[in-house]
Amino acid sequence: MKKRLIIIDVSNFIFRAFYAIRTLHSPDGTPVNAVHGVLSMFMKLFSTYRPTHVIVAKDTSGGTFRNEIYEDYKGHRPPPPEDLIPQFALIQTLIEKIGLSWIAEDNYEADDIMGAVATQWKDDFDEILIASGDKDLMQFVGDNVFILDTMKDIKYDRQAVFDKMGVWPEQIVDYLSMVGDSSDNIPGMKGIGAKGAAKLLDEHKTLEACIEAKDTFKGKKLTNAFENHLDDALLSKRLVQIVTDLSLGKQPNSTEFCFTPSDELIEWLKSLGFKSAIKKLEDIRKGVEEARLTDKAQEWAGFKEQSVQKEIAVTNVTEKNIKEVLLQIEAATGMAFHTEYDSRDFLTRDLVGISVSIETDKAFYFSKSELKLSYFKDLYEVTLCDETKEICSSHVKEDYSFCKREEVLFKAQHFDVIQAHFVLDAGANHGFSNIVKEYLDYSLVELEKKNPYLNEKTLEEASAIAGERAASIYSLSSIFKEELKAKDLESVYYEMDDNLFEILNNMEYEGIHINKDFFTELEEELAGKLTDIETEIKKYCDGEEINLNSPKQVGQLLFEKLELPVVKKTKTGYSTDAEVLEELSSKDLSPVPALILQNRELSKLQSTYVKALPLLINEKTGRLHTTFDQHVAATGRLASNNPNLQNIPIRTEMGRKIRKGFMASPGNILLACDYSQVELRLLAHFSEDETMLEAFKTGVDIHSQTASEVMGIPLKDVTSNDRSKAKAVNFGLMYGQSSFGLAKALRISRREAKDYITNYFQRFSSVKSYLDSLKELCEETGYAITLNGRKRFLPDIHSKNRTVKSMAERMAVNSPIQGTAADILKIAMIKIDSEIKEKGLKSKMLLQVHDELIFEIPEDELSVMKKLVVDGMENIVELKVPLKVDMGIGVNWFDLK
DNA sequence: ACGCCGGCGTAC
DNA sequence: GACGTACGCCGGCGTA
Repeated sequence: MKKRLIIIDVSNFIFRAFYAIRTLHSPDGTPVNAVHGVLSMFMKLFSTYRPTHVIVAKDTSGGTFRNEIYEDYKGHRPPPPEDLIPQFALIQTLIEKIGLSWIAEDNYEADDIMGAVATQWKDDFDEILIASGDKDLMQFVGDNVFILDTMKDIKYDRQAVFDKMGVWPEQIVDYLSMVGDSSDNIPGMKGIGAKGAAKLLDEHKTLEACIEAKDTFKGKKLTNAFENHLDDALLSKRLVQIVTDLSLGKQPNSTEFCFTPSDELIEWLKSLGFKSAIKKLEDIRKGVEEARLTDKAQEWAGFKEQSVQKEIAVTNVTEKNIKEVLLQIEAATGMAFHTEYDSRDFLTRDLVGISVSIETDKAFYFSKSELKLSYFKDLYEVTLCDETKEICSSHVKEDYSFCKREEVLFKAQHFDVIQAHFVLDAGANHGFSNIVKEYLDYSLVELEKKNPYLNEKTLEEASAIAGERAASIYSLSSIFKEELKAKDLESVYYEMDDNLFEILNNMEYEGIHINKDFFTELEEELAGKLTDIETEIKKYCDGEEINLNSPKQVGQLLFEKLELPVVKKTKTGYSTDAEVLEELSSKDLSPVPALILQNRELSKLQSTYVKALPLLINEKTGRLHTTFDQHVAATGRLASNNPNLQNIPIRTEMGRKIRKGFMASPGNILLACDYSQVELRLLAHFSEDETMLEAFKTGVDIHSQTASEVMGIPLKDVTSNDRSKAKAVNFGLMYGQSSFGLAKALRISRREAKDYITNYFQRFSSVKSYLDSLKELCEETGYAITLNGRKRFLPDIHSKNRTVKSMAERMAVNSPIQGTAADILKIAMIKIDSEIKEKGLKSKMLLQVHDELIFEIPEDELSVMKKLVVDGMENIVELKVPLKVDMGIGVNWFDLK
């Protein structure tokens, strides 16, 4: 039997695990995310590479000889995050309970241990794999020594090292001495980068040879580097050089390893609250026992031969087994139910197949082309149509859409795993494949982005793909339900989001009537104006062509040809944004900036709205159907796309015109109701600021009131300029704006802006303390929370990086306000929808724009709907201020009065 | 040809 | 670095 040793860089594992997994706590509240991550990394490593021997290399807790050489060595590294500290000891326990050998040596780093093992034991093993992300260790790669990048599943041999780094393993030390390594604070030679070093080493082979040949070097940077930074290179070399002759105190054979999870290990993991990992371990244990029984233990290195991931058994449903399968499904109360279509058009697409899972790692696949329609009806009867059943899905809203079109009554309970994942951690990536990988450690078959449908696949492929999805949904649903309970997020999921799927589908399905001719006319009008502006601008181009949509070309015109002063820069060149153009145009140096501004406004309208919207009108309905997403905006807001109907222009006169094209269909009228100043009202409610509360109770204009208070002038003397400044302060507050930001927004000095803010907080001191308390609360709990208990985890609040932390602080301030507003409107939508149903009205909810709802109403329902909607929105939650709703009606979205 | 990213601009 | 949440257009550039 071949002997394969894996050397594990456990510190490297710990940090990666800690940052990869957001939050996880044991029942007693100890953070255990890194423990969980390290355990699954171990399991994956052992199952993929099947080692016969394993050694864990640990860093010493004290300093090392490198600090004596160079006190700044790793000097810029912050201490480990607070949540990680208790986990070091837990991971040591984990290592011991798994039965892994480990080595730590005073005064040396894990790198040295790994280097020493790889060098000294090279001949004791057929193969040595070093599992670490550290580039430094690439110097040991040789005939039977390899580096494993476990994140990317890459095994580096000599050639791979060369391809990645541009130098061979024996040149790595010299290479790093020249390039440096920012993660370890190794200086390297200033002026020499990755490419330069690789080139030099290719030519001269070693650093010493480079030094010898330095007089022949050309180029300022290079000669300067070898003139002035040689010491840095030599110091770096001493730091990078790994010690390989330290005494290891262990024999190669003592690291022998066969992974048979002990009861003790499993008990211990249970006490930490682990579940899915335990299941996997138990499977492993079973596998090992089976292997022993079949007397194949010799072939085992702890794991099965090649199966890297578990198998999901998919049964293709046929005429023959359908009766039996339906009986099984009928007997199940909870199940995963997954539909696959052949396109995204909700009205014309065909079903390709349905997969159902009623037990772990197993699924049925019902192919549309293989089975008679009546069997599908039978399937619906025992699934969607049965109110005693629970359907777990990855897209409940689409399931509603499907049922609506097929006239199937969706009466079952439902559970959406994507939405649940969103509620559990709004900021995470909610891609289904990602979630499956993270929670089930299973890699789904990826579909092409361009054509993610199964209609062109073979039956085998389709059933495998749909089957593994249903099986994954099945496993995820139980994990997420428990986690919702554990994190006290059940009511957020069940009372808000889960109730909204049907409503959102109905809104999408309904669409909104569009006056296509209006858009055609507007397009021509805009095209004319754009041509005029372009002609005018071209007068300043010396006859050269220019694409005004290219910021690069506009920059060249303004700052090179016309030699206007550069106001600010972007990563790639001159900035030409509206702020810059306004600044330039106010200086009266050239008419061009103002013309570009005009062009920008109109071309934006033309391309994003006037041209784009008519193309999205559905052929069958003649209406525009947006899609609302509930799992995109981290605060809990909805997001609209395809098209986005939440950013239709209103601010400028020309832009606002676009709204004339959105109409009520004949015999109907549009009703729009929006909350007046919800977010500021929420700020007043949360902060309990008396002045603000009073203003909202008496109904005085809040911005004028603010101006009066902050500037110390009577309300009647507040000018519109004063008011708009106060308005900017009010809004800025809720976004955590700084004096710098306010100054920029108001084009006033920073000093002035600071005074405004100081005065504001003096006058509204409870607002100040409320906003501060939000940051503190987030520091303590790790999340921001809305009135209704929606949480947004913000681990960056503990970051040592000031910029990153400040960003998290602003989110901590904004999320409860924006999120509560979003929650309130969601709840109002649910209530209003149920009242419309209850009263049997024909009015339809069409759109939601964050603080506004738009309905299409038969004229005879107008008075009842006005009352129903306004009451529904205003009396949805008891606050210390009244919620006020403004209302407008009209035949189009422009004329709402 | 296609996909990704940066710059920019629209909404609340 | 500096104002939160989104979507989407276009040009430009890298890769197929």
